[in-house]
Amino acid sequence: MTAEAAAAGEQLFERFHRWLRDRHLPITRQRDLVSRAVFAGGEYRSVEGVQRRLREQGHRVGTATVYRALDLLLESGLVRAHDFGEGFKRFEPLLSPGRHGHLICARCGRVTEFSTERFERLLPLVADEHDFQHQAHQVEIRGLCRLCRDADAATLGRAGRST
Amino acid sequence: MTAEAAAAGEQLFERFHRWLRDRHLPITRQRDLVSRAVFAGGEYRSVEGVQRRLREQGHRVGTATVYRALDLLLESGLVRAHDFGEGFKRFEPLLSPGRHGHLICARCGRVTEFSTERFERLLPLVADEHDFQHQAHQVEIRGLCRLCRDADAATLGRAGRST
DNA sequence: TTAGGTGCAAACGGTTTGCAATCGA
DNA sequence: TCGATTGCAAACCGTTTGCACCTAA
Repeated sequence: MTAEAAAAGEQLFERFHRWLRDRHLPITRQRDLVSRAVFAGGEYRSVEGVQRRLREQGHRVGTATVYRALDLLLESGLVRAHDFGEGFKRFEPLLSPGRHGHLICARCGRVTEFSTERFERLLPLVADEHDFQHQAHQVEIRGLCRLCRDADAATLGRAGRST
Repeated sequence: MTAEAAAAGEQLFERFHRWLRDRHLPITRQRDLVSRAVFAGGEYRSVEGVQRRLREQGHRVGTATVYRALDLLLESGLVRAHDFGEGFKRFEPLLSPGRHGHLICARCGRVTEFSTERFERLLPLVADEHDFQHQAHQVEIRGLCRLCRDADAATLGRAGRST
């Protein structure tokens, strides 16, 4: 799984290189670093998270530069932005666009992916019915993850009261 | 339709009153005004939009108070917050929670509702499969609305070039 | 050589907070 | 009366921008 994730990240990195080259945009040290940080699996990183990771690796990239590199990544379609209600955005590497949705725990904020295979046919159809040309979609479910539910149950058992 | 919308708004307003009373929270002039402004049909208002509407009606409510009233409305479950990528949030009156999704035009930002009836059974199931307790969900489709598509086509016809 | 990128610091804009005055129940 | 709310202004914080300097091609 880790090897797979690394390979996927590497593939995205190369696709980004190609995308830059195709439009004669300079390939800079900073763009390499930021894209690698975003493509490195494990989590959807925030701007601050990208900078933290790079700092840990001994690299220094200015905040504005991170934002500008992310703009390019978004434009290339290799990355998608999310607002999970934390007050900042997180960026998701997009191996295959729009193949999954997100389960978001209302209590702890943990985000889990789920397959949206069952919806992939339906959503473009819905767009069509409303005279929209479908480009992308996003499916989110909010609820309580197992851990938070268990924690709640424990609290209830002890105090006999919810709030 | 307008009469219906007004009736719906009135019902939400009364539900909010009851919700406040039930938890012994003061019913203030400001809470009445803000909730009515949000519940008034037609559009999903932003904080600034709420204030503008109230100002037009000759009322003055502080910004912080609008935010605090909206927090209560969200907590009551009668209102849902959206981030359509405009840099601020919009607030949607929730007559019946989670019965529709949103089509968002990638070009002009127009938001259209669509029925999510076809998904209502499926999504709680998906949550269950991932050990989540389903609370709510949100389905969004991004694409081009009819008008923007036509405008694009016209431009292409004239200039013969896309960007 | 040079168009474009970078980093800094200041500006921005939506949202939150501290606090004295005020209000609903 | 009294705890909660309000409004103002300042603080916050993620993001954007202006500009002098640097760098990929």
